[in-house]
Amino acid sequence: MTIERPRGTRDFLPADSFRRGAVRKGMVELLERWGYQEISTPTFEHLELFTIKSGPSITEEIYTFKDKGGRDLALRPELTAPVMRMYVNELQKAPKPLRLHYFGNCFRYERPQRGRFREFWQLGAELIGSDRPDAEAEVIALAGELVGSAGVAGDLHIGYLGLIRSIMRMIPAAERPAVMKLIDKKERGLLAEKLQEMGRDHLGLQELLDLRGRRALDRAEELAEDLAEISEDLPPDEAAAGSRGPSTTDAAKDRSARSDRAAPTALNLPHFREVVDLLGIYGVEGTVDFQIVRGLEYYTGTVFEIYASGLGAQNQICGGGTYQLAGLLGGQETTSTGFGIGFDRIMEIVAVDETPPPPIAVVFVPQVKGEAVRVAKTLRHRLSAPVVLDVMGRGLGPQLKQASSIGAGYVVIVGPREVELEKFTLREMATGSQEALSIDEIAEKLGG
RNA sequence: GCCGGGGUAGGGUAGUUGGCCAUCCUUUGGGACUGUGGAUCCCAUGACCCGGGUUCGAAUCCCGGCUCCGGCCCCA
Repeated sequence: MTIERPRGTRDFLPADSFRRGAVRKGMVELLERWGYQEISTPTFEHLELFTIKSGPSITEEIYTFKDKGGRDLALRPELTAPVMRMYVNELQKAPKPLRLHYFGNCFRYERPQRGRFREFWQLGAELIGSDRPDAEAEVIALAGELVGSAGVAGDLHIGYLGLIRSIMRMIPAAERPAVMKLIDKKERGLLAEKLQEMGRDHLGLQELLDLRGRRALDRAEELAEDLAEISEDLPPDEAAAGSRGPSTTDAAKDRSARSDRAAPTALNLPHFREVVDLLGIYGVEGTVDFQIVRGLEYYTGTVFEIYASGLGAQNQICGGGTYQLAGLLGGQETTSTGFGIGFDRIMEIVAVDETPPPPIAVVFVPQVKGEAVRVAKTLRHRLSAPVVLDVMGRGLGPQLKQASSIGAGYVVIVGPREVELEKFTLREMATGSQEALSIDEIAEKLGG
């Protein structure tokens, strides 16, 4: 009996790790070039951090435990909350704006399926301290470039919650979670029925959801004006003050509970229009899409998602938006824009042709082992390629065989003759050609 | 939590009307070959997901569990 990996976790073999490292490195370089600085937070946090952000029912989907001191802790299920916790704890007085990026493993207790694991990696960035369109456009453009830099064709959708929330104020509070869910699920038929049932099918909601692209903004502005007129004869607090009614799921309960402390969402379409205009200047292609809802209430307006094909049911590779979370976590409120990228999903569709550099093997005749160790030491110091030495007690022939099977490009042969002459034999494995060179000449020839 | 399809050496597989030491390829270690690799040959290591049941006898049939793959729910 062997011990298996826990469900939903993965092992990464050398080739996997190399690919992941190469892709991550490319993304980090880009983030740094945009002025974002890397941070790290703990793998586990107080459970409360996540229940404050996402509601108590989140506990069912995360790994929680009590430590020996009786503290309720949780393996982080995402990184935005920890990053904002760090901000509140130690960076509130840092000069704004703050540009941060991060990469880390996260844990969720869910049924594994394609693109979904119990341990997964998230790469993301947060721009903290600005509520201006400039900040939002920068972050969205950055997300788009990151995905593109990995060679992934992403489909960027940008949404704005302001208008939809204004419409929601015209809908009885008890019905809002259900309506939002239908929007999110893109259940247009059911949504139409629901709105008719409530006598709210004149609000323009359905038309709004179908709007796409350039003209969407003009039409959205008209809808907003119509809405202002309608709202005069439909008291918005009609139902908001009333009882909430039975919610069907815990998630819905959380959602309606959280709406009490919803971030104020002013209906500010010119703001959103500027974000879209700036993105055009950044050269990032995206689709205006008012269907993007991203359930949580701490989002203040602009939200976005990036999808990719070839991933099966879990096709979202990036999600983000502008939010206010510092206040919830006990700090002074500030506005941030950020996103998270599902690194594992990127890895499933990315094409990486980079491979590790071929190693150089120092092969030797046993009686001059000491000299071989010295040669290897010198070469490791001078070259960036891996340099390996036999540790199996093999003879010269088997060592060459081994060098061949690990894909060595060159072999440096060290024997009594070479030691005598202070010239070692450099053998190119592909051709079998050999030449006698000093250690300096070898280092130089191999790119030292 | 739900639905469907799978689990035989490290990887890929044969074998299911129950029946002799579970097949082959590859990988790994050793040898032929203690100063020159890739070929070839020989030897060795290594598996029926776990637990019950039926049976004289189970990789094979039955039940339960675990797990992988795809989907649903959920998706911060």
